[in-house]
Amino acid sequence: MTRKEQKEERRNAILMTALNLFVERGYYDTKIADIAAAVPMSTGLLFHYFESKEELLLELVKMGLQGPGAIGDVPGVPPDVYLTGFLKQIFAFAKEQPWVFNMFVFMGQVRRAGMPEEARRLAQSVDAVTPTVKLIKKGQKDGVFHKGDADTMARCFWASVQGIMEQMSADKNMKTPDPEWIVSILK
Amino acid sequence: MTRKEQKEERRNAILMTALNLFVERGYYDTKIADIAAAVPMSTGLLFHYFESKEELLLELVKMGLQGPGAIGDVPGVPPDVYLTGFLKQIFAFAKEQPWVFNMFVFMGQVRRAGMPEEARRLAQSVDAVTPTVKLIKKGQKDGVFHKGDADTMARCFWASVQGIMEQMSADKNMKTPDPEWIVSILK
DNA sequence: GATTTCGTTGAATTAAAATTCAATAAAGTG
DNA sequence: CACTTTATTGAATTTTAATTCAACGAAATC
Repeated sequence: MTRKEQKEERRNAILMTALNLFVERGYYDTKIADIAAAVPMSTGLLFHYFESKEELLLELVKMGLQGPGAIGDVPGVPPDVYLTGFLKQIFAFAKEQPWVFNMFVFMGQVRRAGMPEEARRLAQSVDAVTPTVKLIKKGQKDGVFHKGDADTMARCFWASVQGIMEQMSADKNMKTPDPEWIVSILK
Repeated sequence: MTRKEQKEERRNAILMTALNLFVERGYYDTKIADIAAAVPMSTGLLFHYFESKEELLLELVKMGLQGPGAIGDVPGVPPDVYLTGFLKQIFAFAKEQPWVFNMFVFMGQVRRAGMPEEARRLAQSVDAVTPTVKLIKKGQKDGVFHKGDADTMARCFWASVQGIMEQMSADKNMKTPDPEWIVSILK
């Protein structure tokens, strides 16, 4: 069984390496040879672990799909406090668990452009907007959030978060912003 | 002279077509053949107008460099009002002058990853952060903006704007957000 | 109207990168 | 220890898309 575990670990090493490179340089600028060299292993060997570059990408997207994507209403916690806490945690991951942070950034990138169509479709199958809309409406009823179309506000909020995380990811010496600033988009 | 003007116009048509496609699908997913077909013209002819795909990209970046990138302190106008106005204008462009809007989104994309190195360097040579930092400091002194590291706030603000514009660009049925929401990141 | 120059096309070429493959080493199994 | 299976490499092949090119029609020039 050590053999199988070994293989799993190697697969994982490849995935993590690829995730890093994809986030750093983008999918197309990352060559299979680059990933292999970074793992490190020979280019050919990588195909022993993954069918193709696209399968590798899809595998990453599937991992991302399972992540902590669950935004939800937690009874008793005010919506603004909840969202602030959520962001605080993600930002903390930037240092402690870079892969979680990278995955978050990565998923956002995949949803937009510049990746094979199938990956995009898959990534778009998670929906953070609907639950956020509910949360925003609740916040509006409670008076903690301002008036406005909750759907637009939700998209705007996440787009903003995505933009900021991409910035943090690209610009390593940017300090972590205060989650309150971002949540105040809704206040 | 009509000959030369004709050529200029054709060149411009190619640039605008490419800009659209680059923003929509990304640089690498946009094939020279796609651009040519969309103009429309034959693939070969495109090389009569541009040396290479990269030259075409660089040309677009150069255009973007000249755009309305000038963020500045306008005496008498409070910083928050100024930034709100700026955003209002950009959002208005989304409908009236889609190319201005696309260009804005495009420049942001180029600055990050997934494009040839030289394009990135060129795009990064514009600096919206420094003038914004000044504006933010002024706003802090006047008490219209909250406390905090002005540099981080500026990066955060623009990253947020970039994220929202990319979202609007990808998701055509998203309504235009209220510029006030975004500026409130700083309040 | 002859001649040169420019615009145009689509097929041929080239270049880059993904993918396959034959060969070998290492590890597991009896 | 023989034997089978898996890991590994680097070179050969294939694929894809950029780029070049030879040929031709149209516009400008003389």
